[in-house]
Amino acid sequence: MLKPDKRDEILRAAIKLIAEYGFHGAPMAMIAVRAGVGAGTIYRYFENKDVLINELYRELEDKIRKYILSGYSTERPIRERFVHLNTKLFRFFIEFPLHFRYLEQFHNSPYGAAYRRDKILGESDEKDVFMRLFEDGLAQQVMKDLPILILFCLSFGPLITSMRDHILGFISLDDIMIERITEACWDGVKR
Amino acid sequence: MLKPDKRDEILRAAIKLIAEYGFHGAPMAMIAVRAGVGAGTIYRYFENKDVLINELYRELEDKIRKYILSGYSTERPIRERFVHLNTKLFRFFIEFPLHFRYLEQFHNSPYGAAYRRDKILGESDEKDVFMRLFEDGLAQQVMKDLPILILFCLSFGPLITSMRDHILGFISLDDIMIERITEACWDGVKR
Amino acid sequence: MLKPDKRDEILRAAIKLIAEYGFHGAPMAMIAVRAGVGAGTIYRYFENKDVLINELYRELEDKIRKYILSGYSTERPIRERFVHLNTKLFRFFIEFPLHFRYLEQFHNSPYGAAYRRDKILGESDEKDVFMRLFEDGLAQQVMKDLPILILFCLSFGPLITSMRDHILGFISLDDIMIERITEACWDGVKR
Amino acid sequence: MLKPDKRDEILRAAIKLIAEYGFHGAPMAMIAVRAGVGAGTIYRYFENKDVLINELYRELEDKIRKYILSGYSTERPIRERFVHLNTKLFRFFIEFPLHFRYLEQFHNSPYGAAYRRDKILGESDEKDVFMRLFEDGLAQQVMKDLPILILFCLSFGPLITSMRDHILGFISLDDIMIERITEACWDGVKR
DNA sequence: GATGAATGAGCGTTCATTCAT
DNA sequence: GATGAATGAACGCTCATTCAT
Repeated sequence: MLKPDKRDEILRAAIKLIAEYGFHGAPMAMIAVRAGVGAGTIYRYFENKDVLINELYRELEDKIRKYILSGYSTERPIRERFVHLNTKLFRFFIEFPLHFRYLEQFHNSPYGAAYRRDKILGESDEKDVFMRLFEDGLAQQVMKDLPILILFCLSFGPLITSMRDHILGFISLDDIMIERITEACWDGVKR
Repeated sequence: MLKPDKRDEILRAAIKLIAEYGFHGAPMAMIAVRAGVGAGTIYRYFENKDVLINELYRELEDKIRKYILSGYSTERPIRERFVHLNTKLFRFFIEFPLHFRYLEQFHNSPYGAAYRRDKILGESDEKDVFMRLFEDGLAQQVMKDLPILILFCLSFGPLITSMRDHILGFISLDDIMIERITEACWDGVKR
Repeated sequence: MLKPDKRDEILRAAIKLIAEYGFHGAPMAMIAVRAGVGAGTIYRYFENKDVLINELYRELEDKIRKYILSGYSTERPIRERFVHLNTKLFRFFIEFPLHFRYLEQFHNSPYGAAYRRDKILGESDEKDVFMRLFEDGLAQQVMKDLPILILFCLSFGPLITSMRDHILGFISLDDIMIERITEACWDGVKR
Repeated sequence: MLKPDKRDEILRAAIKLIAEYGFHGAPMAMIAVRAGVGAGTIYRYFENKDVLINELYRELEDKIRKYILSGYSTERPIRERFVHLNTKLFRFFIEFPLHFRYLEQFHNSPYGAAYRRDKILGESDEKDVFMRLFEDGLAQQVMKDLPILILFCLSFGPLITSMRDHILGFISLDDIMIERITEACWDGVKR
């Protein structure tokens, strides 16, 4: 039976190397060495490099979802939900900066474009937490009357850019700073 | 003697191909073909692919600076300057979507990190327009009392994320929408 | 204890896959799956792939020998024996086209050359049916005075080439056609 | 400009290595070494290994056609034409045993099956010399009334099998032997 | 100065074989 | 005895770079 341990080691090695050196700067052989497995072993767990990259993304997404959803309730006021999600996202990425880098790599690549296209245009079973938040915000007339995608950009665009600078070491995001950025973003979306 | 025309052709070919296919999806040979020059010729103008990529970035930055600075005056009120820069940036990227894609590729790569590090930490002769704007905004107590880098993120983070969606075709940014996004960002940074 | 059933399953799987996809188009893992055994199990019955390939050939040869020898008697006239062998061979290959394909693959490979060398030049205990037929044909002056190997080629060369075309579906060999080809070959070898 | 010399060297190396070791026993790297070129160079002349293999086959076919057609006239009697083609083929293969081995490898592989299918079923511009010979033979009632493909097998099947044995060193085909085999084949096809 | 044929290191991937279970 | 996960050498192929013309 395929060992989850090994699969995890491969995933961990891949995320680290890809986050650091980019997709084509992280050869399969290097990932294998770092994971402590043979080169061929990776292919027992992932059909090919593309599949590895995509599956890795999906695992990360799941991990994030679980993280930010803990303690989250759609019953709370919009503003509180907004702050919750924003704060949790910041915390997650600060705790796992490699994940952030990986996600950024992914989004800025053909992989990411295709994925995002599927997600936005495709038939999705469950409604996204974020979409839901903005829909509620609009319905309750708490947020500016803008397309949901735009509200999303206003809410999380600064998070993405400031995380970049944090990871590069140009700024340091502590709890206070996170709170203030989140507040500023709220000022941007609130009516 | 090296011909500027040829250099330009190479740069134009590179930007188009890299924006579309990514750094490693755009081989030198392909760039050469598209530029209408021999493969070896590129190396007379650029020491290697890395140099080409970096110089291309610098050219783009210059082009953007010139574009957004036209009609710009540091004598005008902060808010007006803010709107001017934001609007111009949107217009530039909508007019030259390839440039935006290239920039994004660049920022999310070892190239970008190294470059940004040099720029922020290094000794820069001229003060950046944006830095200047935020310094003035702080001095005049018009903007929130936040680090300049954070103000930058709040001001342009949403621009970047919404441009991504615009280029992928998920939203359509017209003048009205640009104005509304810019207003929202202003709400975010203004005191 | 090693089970003959399992050995047979492996052999059956190997012949089918190799006949269809060639030696290097039939990985051991694929053979194992088709045989319903573990990949490592094959190596308990056959030292390695080469051995498997060679033993498979020998099994096939045995099977053919048994098939064509049923009802065969060296007491009958040359011509009748010739027709018997030729016809039986045709029938065998038409019934088991995979066997024919396998044999052809084998003969046209380093395996085949080595094997044939051993057989012709080596010390063989039992005299080959075919050799015996041609020796008798020569002794009785019924066949052309040619080297035995040449008589063999004249007798069975057309069989091989026409079987190829039959299997590929270019011609259809029925009993009448088999008889006529056999007659023609006889015309070729008879004095 | 691509040098025909180099292309020829690659072809020569490929034919030798493939004839000796088979398609998968002759890696591109080995072909490159033997041809005295870099590994990547092969790909400037041939899109990939498959193309190299197919093109090599076509070159060989051309070479054979030219060789056997020299001095050939469709005006001569059937028998003479038959003897001419048969003899020339023998001579060609004896002179170029590697070519024979290569052809056999090719015919016994997916390449060969596909090719033969195209040739027989496809729309061919020029009528094949052999087809033409057998059609004339049938029309003049000189040959047995059999399908053309069968006449072909009767005429050249023995050639193929005896060439195999000649190359392996089991028999030695001199002019006399060639003549006698050809005569025997004629006995097989003639009415 | 310009070329593009030539190069070979390095990539993603396969598969015969091994060995711990 | 049987298994199949693990291995890594070896494959086909790409592409940044060089250099003879």
